[in-house]
Amino acid sequence: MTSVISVADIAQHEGQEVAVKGWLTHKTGKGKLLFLRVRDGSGFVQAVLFRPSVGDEAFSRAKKLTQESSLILTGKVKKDQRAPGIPGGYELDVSGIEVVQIAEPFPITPKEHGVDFLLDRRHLWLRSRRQWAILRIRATVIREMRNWLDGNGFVLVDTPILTPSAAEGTTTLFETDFHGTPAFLTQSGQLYNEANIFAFGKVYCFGPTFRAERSKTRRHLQEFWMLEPEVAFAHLEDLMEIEEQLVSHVVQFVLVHHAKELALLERGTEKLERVLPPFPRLSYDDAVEMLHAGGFPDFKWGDDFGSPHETYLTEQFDKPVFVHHFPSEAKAFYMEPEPGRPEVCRSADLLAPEGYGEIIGGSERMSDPEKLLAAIRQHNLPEEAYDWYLDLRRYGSVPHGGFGLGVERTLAWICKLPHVRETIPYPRLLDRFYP
RNA sequence: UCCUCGGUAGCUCAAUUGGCAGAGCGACCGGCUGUUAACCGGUUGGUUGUAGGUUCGAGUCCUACCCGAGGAGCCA
Repeated sequence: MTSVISVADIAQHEGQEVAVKGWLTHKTGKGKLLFLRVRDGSGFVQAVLFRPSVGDEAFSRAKKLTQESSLILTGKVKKDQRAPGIPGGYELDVSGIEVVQIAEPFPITPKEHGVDFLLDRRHLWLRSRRQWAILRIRATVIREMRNWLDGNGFVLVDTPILTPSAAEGTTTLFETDFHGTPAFLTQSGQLYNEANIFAFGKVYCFGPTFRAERSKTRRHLQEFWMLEPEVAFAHLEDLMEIEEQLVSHVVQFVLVHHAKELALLERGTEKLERVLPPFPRLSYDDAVEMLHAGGFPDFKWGDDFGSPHETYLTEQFDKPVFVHHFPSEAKAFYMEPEPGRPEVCRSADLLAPEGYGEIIGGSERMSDPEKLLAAIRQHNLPEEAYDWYLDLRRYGSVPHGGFGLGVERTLAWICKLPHVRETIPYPRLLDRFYP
């Protein structure tokens, strides 16, 4: 009996009679020759049928196959330079063909399509090679971020998705109903992470995050995935070291293990190869000076960077760059002010190069209960909702901090995609959440 | 919420000053022993986003609305 193989492992089966179970992505022929390209989930392979070899009956059955028809092919694995596919270089010399289903006409053809058309058919679009490559890299990025943290003493501590209040009062929340009480989908697990470090020292949470912003840009999703580490006894400098180690590990791992996918995406690797610690550190003050010198003379100290500013700054470096010590006014209430200079806070964003901008936002947190209470009052936040948060500063408070890494933005950069919508299987965009 | 652009065949697009609604691809039929988004010949293709208006005549001009894209603000 012939064994079923994964196309990814085809090189290990040269000369063997094997079976491949999958779907037809492409069919082309030349008289008595028929080329079938088949996807099995692990890769893409070309199968060749020669009419005199397989017989007229099997040959005409194969000729009737439509795009996305499901089938089981048996045949001998042959090495051939001309064979396209992933990994490629090997093809299946078909001896038998079992048709599982003849597919109805598939709407997504190998030709060009518009974004609207494709997003309406995201459930089918996922089958295309490009999406396959991106989402495999996504799986690796998520796994390796977690592997790195798990291997460096961090404990995964899950934080709730249904929450009673905002972490930061500013952004828009998705509201839902918790048995008669208003509840909100989480925008961050940070506040809970801050509680968890007192039990576990170094923690992280990883999960979906919801932002009901009326944002329509290439960098925004209504639902995205965020990795949020938080560390006890950590200062801003410690956080930046963790961030550059983590990001470098993930990028270098992808370069080694997903060369085929990056090539398929036509993502050049030279710039990614430079992503190694240390990353340059740029103070907000210096960043403002760079902007003034670089064509943004009107930029006012105290403003947050807009998209063109971020793009300009990242273009000045060939690696991700930290911008630290932002004005306190522009940042969230819980960030620790710089001692002796309270107008800036101990915060740092990590900006990805090539115009991708912010992929990480982080800070050292206020650890003093009096200062934190004053900040909550100054921001007109409901004191009672933060009572448990203030507790954390009453029972063994320590300097601590953490950051949030946006998975989709990181992926868009690594894959060099023009928009984050392709980095998540089912993107939730403004006014679009089908399918 | 604001600014800009767009909606024509299944898909991607064209249509000159307001004057016969077209092409490529797909699909279907036929041909070809090495195709890489094959190629060659043939067939098939339309409520021009919706509702009004101007006009002898509207895909084209006007009004309102619907849908989408890019950007701003805000953020990861």
